[in-house]
Amino acid sequence: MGPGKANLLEAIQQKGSISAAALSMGMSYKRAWDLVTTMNKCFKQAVVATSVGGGKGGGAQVTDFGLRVLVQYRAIETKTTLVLKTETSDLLLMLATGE
Amino acid sequence: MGPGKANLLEAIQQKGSISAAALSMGMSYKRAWDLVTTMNKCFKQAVVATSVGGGKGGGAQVTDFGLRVLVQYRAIETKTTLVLKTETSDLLLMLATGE
DNA sequence: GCACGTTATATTTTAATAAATATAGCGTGC
DNA sequence: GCACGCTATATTTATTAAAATATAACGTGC
Repeated sequence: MGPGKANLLEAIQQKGSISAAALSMGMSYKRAWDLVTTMNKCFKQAVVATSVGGGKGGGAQVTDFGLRVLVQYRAIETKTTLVLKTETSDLLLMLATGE
Repeated sequence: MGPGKANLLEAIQQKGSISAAALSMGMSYKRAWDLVTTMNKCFKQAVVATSVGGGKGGGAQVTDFGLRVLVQYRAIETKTTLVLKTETSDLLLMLATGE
């Protein structure tokens, strides 16, 4: 789980399909699909539910469980980046790029 | 900068040469040397000083500056892993591996 | 001046990752 | 029943990263 997967989850939630989400992120459908299946495997429950066929060809939705995962991830992201920002200032001064 | 480079710095400090440090870490000399030059480039000052030739063929030492970088890195590492540990418990429960 | 162990660098192979392409299958609505 | 848009999967190709191999250069001590 990283920023890429989190963003993908949000895009799927917004677009209602894996392919539309992938397109909006400039990502190949296959890559998005791989990421989704990886997530569904890694977590106890599926984070994305897909349906095939039908009027609109099918689609994908973020499950309630997936939404909880996403919320948790964003919370952790916020807190850890905050800590990193405050703690790395000394080291950043030592980097050549920080001149 | 990551755990690998930090460990390498410590090994160099301990062994007095890049090759001995690499050997002790089960790493190729070239890889270790690449990591060292990368670090020396990235930081404002060199973190490792090398000498070629001489009685023992040469050697490498972690500079005072390098030591300061190492200390800072370890401090950040300790604090951030602590935060991560306390903050990820909810998400870990959602992973399939945590069953 | 030659042997030694190390740094320093280039070259080649191999492995892993990502990207691109192609195609099969599905179910609703018309 | 067939067209549509999407999921699902396989196959191939590029790109990138890592590993392995080879070799040059260096300076002290003997």
